[in-house]
Parts: sequence; structure tokens; C-alpha cells
Amino acid sequence: MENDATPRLGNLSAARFTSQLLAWNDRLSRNLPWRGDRDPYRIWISEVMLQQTRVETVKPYYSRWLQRFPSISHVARAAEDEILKAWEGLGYYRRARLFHQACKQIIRDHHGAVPDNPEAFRQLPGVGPYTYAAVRSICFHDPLPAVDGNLKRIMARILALSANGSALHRTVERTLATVIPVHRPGDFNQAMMDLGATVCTPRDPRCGECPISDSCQAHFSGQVDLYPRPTKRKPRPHVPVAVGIIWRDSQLLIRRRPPEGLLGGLWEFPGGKVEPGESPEQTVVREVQEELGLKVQIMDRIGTVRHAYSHFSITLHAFHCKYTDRGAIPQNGSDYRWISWDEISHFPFPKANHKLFPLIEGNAPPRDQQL
DNA sequence: CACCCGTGGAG
DNA sequence: TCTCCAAGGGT
Repeated sequence: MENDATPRLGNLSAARFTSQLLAWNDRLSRNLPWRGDRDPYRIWISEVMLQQTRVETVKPYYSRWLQRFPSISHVARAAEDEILKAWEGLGYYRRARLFHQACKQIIRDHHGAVPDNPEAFRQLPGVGPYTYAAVRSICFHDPLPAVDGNLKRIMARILALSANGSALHRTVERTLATVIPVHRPGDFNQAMMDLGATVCTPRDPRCGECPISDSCQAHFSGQVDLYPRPTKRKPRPHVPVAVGIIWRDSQLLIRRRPPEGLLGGLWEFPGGKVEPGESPEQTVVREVQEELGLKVQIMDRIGTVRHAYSHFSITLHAFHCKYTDRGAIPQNGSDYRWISWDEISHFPFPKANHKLFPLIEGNAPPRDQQL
């Protein structure tokens, strides 16, 4: 019972730990666009954008998003293309799609406001353990540790925890649940994230600037760089890909990717993987025939770009194409569109395709593209 | 639980 | 050029 009243972190009392951390936070916390805000919608979207994404990357997206979608109902009313266009370049596009779905559910089931019922909020699509704890602690003062990579790294070092992965996550969650100050849980979480981002960094941590280094077991033993223990990483295969810019008069053909999976819902130029023994030109002709039922001929070679995704990388070859068959032309719809080059900025495209844009502009299609 | 899911910056 | 990895969630 007495231990519950004065929980400890190794040889460090929880009260001392939190007071030192919050004092440091009050002096040196970063001035971020969402800092000091307690509005659930704005904190929520900031947390979703920040998932696996750096603060400096998020800042301009966050600002533009709130201008374009000032409230949940603005999100719920928007078409998915508008949502994805606002998210274009941020990556992990399913985050945007799930947030869109969640906002529509809120309009339908929760009178248009982020539900203050914790379970109702937790059940919304895209709201996982971290986002739940972050929003609840910052906006509703629930004493929940928002366990992200920063908190895991900091606690692994303070307590010299050799576990990693889900075991480390559970230990950190359980430990901090008894430590987080009930009067400032949101500040505690944000202070931990600031500390992890600016002082207790993955590489070359600035232990000399750390408010709690005097009680850090990893620092005491001079082995800060051993924590947290790295997890196994899979090698990232490389895949050659070829696409065609298919022209019809002054318009070109784009298609929408399926809603699930890689780059779900974004638009792209038709094409596919280069099979073994196949030239990129052959790939374009084959893929366009297989997927669109369209016979095309390769015209000019546009260029080649490289791009790395989260778990594989590609070399992307692009070619201007023309018909060799007037039949079976794809019609404008939800999956295919004929657009002028000037319209292309209205559609959300993956980064790999954006790398082709200047090459296409600087290499205009031949005038005699038609049969 | 292992795997999938983007992008950009740092070193 | 290459590796690591950042305020995770869904399946």
C-alpha cells in the first residue's frame, strides 16, 4: 500500500521524476501549433498526422488541413479525393481514410462532436491505444500514458530495460500508468515526447541537457546507446516498375488505386511490375492490355526515377504511349479519368509519380499521337 | 504476433 | 549511396 502511494522508477521516486520533467517542460517545451490547445478535433488530427511522421513534416499539413477543414463536419462532408489531396505527400494514406470515416461516424452517431465517452472514442476507426491515450490525457485530463516510441526509448534507458517490441511496450505502459501525474497528464505526455525528440534522441542523446539523467540507469552505466535494444529488420527488396502516359488528343489517362493496400485511393499512371526477362516497354504494353483491355504502342521514353517505400523500393520507368486500337476505351468514372495536364494537380498522386511530373512536362508528347 | 503501410531528414 | 527511423493502427 505504501508503495502504491509513492511509486518508484528504479531508484528514482515517481514524484521527483515527474516534477523534474514538468519543470523542464515549463522552461523548454517546444512551441508547436497544437501545443496549449485542448480542442479534441484539432488534437486528434494532429496526433493522427504525427503517427510515424516528424513534427517538421506535419506542421505545414496541419496548418493547411485546419484551414480547409475547420471542423469535423467539414471533414465528413468532403469527398475522399479532397481528403487524400490534403494528405498527399504525408504517407500512410490509410490514416486519412480512417479519419474521414471516423468523422462521418461522428456526424451520424455522436451529434457532430468528438464523443466524450472514452469507449465510444476508442472504437472509432484509426483510434488505437496511443491516439486514445494522447487525446484523452490532453483534452480530458485522463491519467493515461501515451506510449509512443519516445516514451519507450526514454523508459528503456531510465530503467535499463532489455526488452523490446511488445514486451517493452507493456512494461512502459504498466510502469507509467502508476506514475503519470493526475493533475497534468497531458503535459506529462507532451513533455516526454519533447524530451525524446530533443534530448533523449535515438542517436547521440544529449544526456548533459537531460533533467533526469542523474537517475537514468543507462546513463549511469555509460551504456545509453544500448537502449532500447534494436528489433530485427527485414531486407527491403527492389522491384522494377513501368508505366505509360497514354494520350488521347490533349488528354492523358489516369486510374485510381484500390481502396485497400499500398497507396489506397490515390491516382496513378497505368502500368505494373516488370517481369523477369521483360523490357519495361513490354511491361507497359502487357499491363495496359491486361488491366484496361487497351492496345497501346510505346512512343517516347520519358525517363526513370527511383523511390523507396516502407518495405520495398522501385525503379520506375515511364513512356509516352498511343493507341493501336480504337475499341474499348476506358470511360471517365470512379476508377479511370481522362484529364488534361493542367488538371493533374487536382488529383492525389503518390510521390513516385510526382517525381515523373517534371520529366513529362519537359518531354511533351508527339503531336501525331493519334492513329 | 508478424506483417503491411510512405515519406523525408539525419548521419 | 545507404541505413535508420519518426507522436502507430489494422489485420
